[in-house]
Amino acid sequence: MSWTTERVDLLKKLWSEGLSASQIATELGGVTRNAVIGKVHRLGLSGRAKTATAPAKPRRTRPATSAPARPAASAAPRTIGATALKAEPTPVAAVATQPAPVAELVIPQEQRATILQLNERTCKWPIGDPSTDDFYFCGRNSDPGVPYCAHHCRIAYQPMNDRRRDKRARG
DNA sequence: CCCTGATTCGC
DNA sequence: GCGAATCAGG
Repeated sequence: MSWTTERVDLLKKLWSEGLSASQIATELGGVTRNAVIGKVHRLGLSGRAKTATAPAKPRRTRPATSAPARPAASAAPRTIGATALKAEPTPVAAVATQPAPVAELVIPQEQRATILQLNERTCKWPIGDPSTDDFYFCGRNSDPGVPYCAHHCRIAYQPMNDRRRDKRARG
């Protein structure tokens, strides 16, 4: 996959919107977060808002040539789809309930996380309206067997926790 | 462990 | 220019 002007534009947009490199990578598809970060630097648009980590301190030089950089296998594309499809038959449970109106990631039509890309340890939080094309899943990491990532677990179980607390408080 | 961005350097 | 490997940190 190459950096077409369209993809670069999208990269710039999402980066300026504050999405993380990995999020941008999954939305673009066909690239890793490293690729995204590398591109961001080459475009000279790193350091949005404030320097997330260190203000660029001189790092130790890498062992350089001694790094074998693994033969051909290292070049293998690592898309979330490829791995997910090989995984088990996707136990999806969360779709039936009314999806909460959560607007966070806006995944372009061509690279949404579909139901087929979910596995035992991906977040199955539905985003958007299932009856439209604007529908996809969070797809981030979750604990094995847990339907949602940490973030969406908090959202998913917040109402229930609140109710329990209320009940306890009342009587 | 999960994640984040930053950097180096072989390709 | 590209991006994997690595680093440094949360």
